[in-house]
Amino acid sequence: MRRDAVRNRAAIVEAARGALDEHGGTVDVREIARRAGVGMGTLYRHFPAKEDLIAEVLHEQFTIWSATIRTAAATADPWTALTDFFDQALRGCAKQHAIMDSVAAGWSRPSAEAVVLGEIIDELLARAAGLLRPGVTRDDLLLMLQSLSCAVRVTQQSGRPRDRTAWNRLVRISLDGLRATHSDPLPQ
Amino acid sequence: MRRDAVRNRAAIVEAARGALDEHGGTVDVREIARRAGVGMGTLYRHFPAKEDLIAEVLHEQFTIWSATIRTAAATADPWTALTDFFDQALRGCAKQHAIMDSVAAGWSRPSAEAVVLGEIIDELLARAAGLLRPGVTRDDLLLMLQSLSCAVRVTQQSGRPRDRTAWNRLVRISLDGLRATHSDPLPQ
Amino acid sequence: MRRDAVRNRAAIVEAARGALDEHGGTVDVREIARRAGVGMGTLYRHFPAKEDLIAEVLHEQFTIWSATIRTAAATADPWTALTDFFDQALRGCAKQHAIMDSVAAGWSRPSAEAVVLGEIIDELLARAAGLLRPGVTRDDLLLMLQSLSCAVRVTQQSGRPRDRTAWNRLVRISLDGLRATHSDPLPQ
Amino acid sequence: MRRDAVRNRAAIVEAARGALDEHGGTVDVREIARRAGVGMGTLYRHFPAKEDLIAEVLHEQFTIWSATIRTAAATADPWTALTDFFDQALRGCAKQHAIMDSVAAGWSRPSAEAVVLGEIIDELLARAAGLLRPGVTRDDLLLMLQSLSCAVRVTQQSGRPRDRTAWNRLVRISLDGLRATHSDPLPQ
DNA sequence: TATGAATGAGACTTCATTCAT
DNA sequence: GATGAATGAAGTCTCATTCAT
Repeated sequence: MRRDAVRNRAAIVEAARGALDEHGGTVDVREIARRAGVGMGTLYRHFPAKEDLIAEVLHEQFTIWSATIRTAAATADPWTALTDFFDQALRGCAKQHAIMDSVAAGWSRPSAEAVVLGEIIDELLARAAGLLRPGVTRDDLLLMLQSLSCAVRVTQQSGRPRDRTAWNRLVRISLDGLRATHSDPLPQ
Repeated sequence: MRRDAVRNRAAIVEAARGALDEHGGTVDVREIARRAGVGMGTLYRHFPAKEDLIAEVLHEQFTIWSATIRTAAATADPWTALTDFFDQALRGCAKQHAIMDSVAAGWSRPSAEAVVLGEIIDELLARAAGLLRPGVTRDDLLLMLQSLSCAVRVTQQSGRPRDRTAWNRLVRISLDGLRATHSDPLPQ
Repeated sequence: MRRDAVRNRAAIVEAARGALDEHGGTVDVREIARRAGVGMGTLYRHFPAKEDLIAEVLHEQFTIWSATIRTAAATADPWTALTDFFDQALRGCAKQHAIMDSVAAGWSRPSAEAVVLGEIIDELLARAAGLLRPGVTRDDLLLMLQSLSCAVRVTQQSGRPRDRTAWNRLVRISLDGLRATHSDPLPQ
Repeated sequence: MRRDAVRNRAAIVEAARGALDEHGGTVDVREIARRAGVGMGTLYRHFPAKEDLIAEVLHEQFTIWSATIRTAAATADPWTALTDFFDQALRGCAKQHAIMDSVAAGWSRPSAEAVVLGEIIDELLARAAGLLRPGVTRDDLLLMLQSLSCAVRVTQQSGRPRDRTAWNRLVRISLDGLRATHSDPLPQ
């Protein structure tokens, strides 16, 4: 691939990232092309459909994000690893709202993203085994993450975009609900 | 108001309810008119803009929903009242995904819906005071509800629409996180 | 015809008169029905099409108008009769812009209105014969009237609606151009 | 700008010119697109709103027209300049009825078009000063032009579109009314 | 008979995608 | 390979006219 083609592709993805975050999935592809400084033809050469471009943006974001949270999940203390994991994961969502959608989309038919997340979560579960209430599964944490990402999104809606307190409180509550203190069995 | 007008108005709202739930807010108004068995003019006579129709559907759903959860929140035992409240509220969301959006939309600037919910939650908080960890606020429960409604939505995505186990487990975990057992203060 | 039907018909015509003058020919028939205080069905019972209603309004206005100008044209002094005729005719146009349109519409295929006007003008021409330049015809005066009515309309456009000076000057100029002073033959 | 874009833009304007003249301002934009042989998107790429297209057509017509009448107004003999000016100006109106509307629209709040016309008229007035009755102003001639353009329009209505005699006679009469022969002061 | 709700063709405009330059 | 002009289906909404109540 020629060097300018590479540069164009990167510019398109970056433009799409910003545009998607500002306007959401209904953004006009022309807005993306304009931001990227390329013509429509160039955009469509790289991504045959708008959907493909969106998928690429998500994939890229997910890659960066998953690296971050994998690091956070590697903290020595198992419980801290769990809290750091949620904290970093949700900070990422705060910046790129679309990330979690790809995971959500893969709930019924597991996506590659969900698989990656699942692996990280499995690791966390294994390490924190003794600290958690019995019966907590990978899907529980995956769903909790999705759920909390919505809370992040809600609290970020224009008005007080920097307020992390609200969702931090909810994260604390939710994680406390996972502690071994709670010996009641979860619904099967 | 004439009897056929009443019937048509109801048919339009019902059609809109179904169409909005299936296709989301981008549904074509003609699809709604077709489902309702009326012409475009009839639809626009009752609702001068698409937005008004959507608002009406939400309002109607919210009214039914809030009555249900208010009843659930009136259960004798305070903790059961809390769990019933979440259970009924989320079952409603499971049927009508758009309900919670109106509450979410009112996070920064409180909507009428958010106010109604807030009152119910305040009542629950007052009654369950001794059973809850210190510092739990109305906003904590409101946000938790929003958050969990996303979990419901995710688990309902085409594939296994009837599976309530997944989100029921998450509700249990989250509510357990609210128990007085947890004496750590929440972030301010 | 029943008495209330007569009253309704009159109310419709009056409402249409006002509405047409305010909004022009593109006015919504519902606006007319609302002003008249009747339902659409009643309006359409009396006038099978919007066009018929407009025609009726014009006819009624024309009848009043033609009576006024016929009186003005009967002034003793022939030249004064001519000026009074134009003055009254154009004042009428100032109040009901649509009147002249019906005459204009009948230029190619003479309308009943044009015939009435023609008779008045013929009378004026006969009486003022010696005062006018040779060769002035009925059509000349008819067209002059139409032409000047446009001037009235233009000067009335929102801004300075009461200013009659501008078109009065033009009337004076135009009529002076008809005087016998000008012996040059007109183009045939 | 690409050559085909230029060609399309021109085709659209030309199509609009014809369509506006035939059907008036209520013409369907699709009719214009069809005539121009382009899609709706192309039309809207060049003119973001129907109104913009209409404005462009008027502007273009006015530009051609004003050049023509400016030339006519430059004839050596002052009185001939005046008659040529009216003759050319009204021939233009005969071809494009919408031209004069833009001037009319600017009567209360002077439009760019009215300013251009005013300058030409001022020049004519200055040169013909001695030949005109006292007190004739720019607005008198501007209004006369508007007025006569209506006469042109009326005589052109389907039936005998080529007959210039009728309005030529009226022009002659009106201009004769401007001659210095008439010493009566005009209404102030 | 009067009412006004219902009709539906058609108006303006947008935007994902294709293709001539 | 890049450009951005062109496409046209589809979207929301209006309004002259009809018809059930």
